[in-house]
Amino acid sequence: MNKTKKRILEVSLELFNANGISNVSLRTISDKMGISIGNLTYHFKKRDEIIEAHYFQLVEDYETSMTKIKFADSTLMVLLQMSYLLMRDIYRYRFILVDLVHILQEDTIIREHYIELSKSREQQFDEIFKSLIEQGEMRKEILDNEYKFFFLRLKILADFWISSLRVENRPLNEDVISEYEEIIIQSFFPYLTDQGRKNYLLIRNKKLVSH
Amino acid sequence: MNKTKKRILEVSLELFNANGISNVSLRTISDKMGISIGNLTYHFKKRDEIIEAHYFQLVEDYETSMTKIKFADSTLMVLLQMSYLLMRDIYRYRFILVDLVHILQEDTIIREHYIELSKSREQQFDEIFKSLIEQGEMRKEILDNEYKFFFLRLKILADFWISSLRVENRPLNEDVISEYEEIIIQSFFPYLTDQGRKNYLLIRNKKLVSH
DNA sequence: CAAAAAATAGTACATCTGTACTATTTTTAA
DNA sequence: TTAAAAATAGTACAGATGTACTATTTTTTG
Repeated sequence: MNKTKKRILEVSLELFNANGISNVSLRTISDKMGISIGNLTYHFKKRDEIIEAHYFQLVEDYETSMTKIKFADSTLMVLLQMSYLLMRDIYRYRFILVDLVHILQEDTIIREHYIELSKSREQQFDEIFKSLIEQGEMRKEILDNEYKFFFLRLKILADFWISSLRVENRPLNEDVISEYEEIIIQSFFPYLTDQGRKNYLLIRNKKLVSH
Repeated sequence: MNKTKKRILEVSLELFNANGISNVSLRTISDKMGISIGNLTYHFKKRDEIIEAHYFQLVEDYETSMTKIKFADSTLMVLLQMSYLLMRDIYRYRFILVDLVHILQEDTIIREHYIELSKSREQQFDEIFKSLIEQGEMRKEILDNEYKFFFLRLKILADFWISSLRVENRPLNEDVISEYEEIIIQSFFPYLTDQGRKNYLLIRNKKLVSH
């Protein structure tokens, strides 16, 4: 990719994250870069293309993250690693999540990809839950749709924890992300068996040491 | 309140909910009403005033709803009633929740009120949790901050379930709200004691009959 | 009824935005 | 070295938006 094009993505990401998508015009970006608006639109014919580029970069980053997961006997361990990595990737492109509703409403390309992504993630979690139950780390369902609904709650949390931070007027830094990681991860705890809870505490304590 | 002013609120609420706050200009509203833009701005000097009016109407509606709660022996029963009523009120002003981040960012009056509201709601839940534990409906905390974090998750769910529906491209109707009510309410279940679970099932089944 | 107040209409303005278009400069390739 | 391609700058345009302002009409009040 062209050097200027790369720089446009760098600068626009910074501005979008800092000020929100609707407060950053093409001129905001070109001014900050010290280039002309004509040059900017030469590299990105449409404003949406910039946002799409960021979205697909996030998707790619997350896929790369997934390859770095250390597979362990404990499915719970895998799950917690996934959550950790996803939250970090999301944080880097946080403007997307803050404006998710608008972006999906206005950009067909992103919308269609996101819908497919959601479907496959639901299937993925379905298998993880099965595996957790088989391994005796998670208890069986008691209520109707209990784990289907649990997944939907997890999805809301994953999609909107960033927006919630904005709403709470809290600063966005590494400490806060760690706190929210803990907040979301604790969702799993009450569904775990005694063995699962033992593993959970083991993993969480290990993590406390490793970073 | 003036008749025209009332009508402005009615029509703008309908348009905001249907098309999203950013897709509804003052002219969209006045055109739909068949009045002039000058007349519109006579009643609301600033666009923000319209949004503020809706916000405080939601707050008022919810307070009215709260007075209708039937207090019972079971704190859980009270809690589930509160959730039900809150979700219905929110639904009526759903555009506020869909654009919560932007609204709070741009409107100081709403932001300050929302912050206070959040604080008092946290205290309220703190007491409810205590009461639930005392009454033997909810188990004691096992993890650090377990119920503080549980509350924060509930808050994210309450603030963004509407946005999530938009993101999932699902229609907004009574059935979907009932489904999401179930999804959110199920959060409580794994924290309940045997007695609490018994009450939970009792209450949920009763509700199935009563509406 | 007449004066005052409230409500309504219409217009104008300044600003912002994405993007299309042209001209010029710089880089690449043959 | 020279023609072609890529990159950059600058300008212009059309549309939308909130809001300020004035003039007119309607309603209220004394």
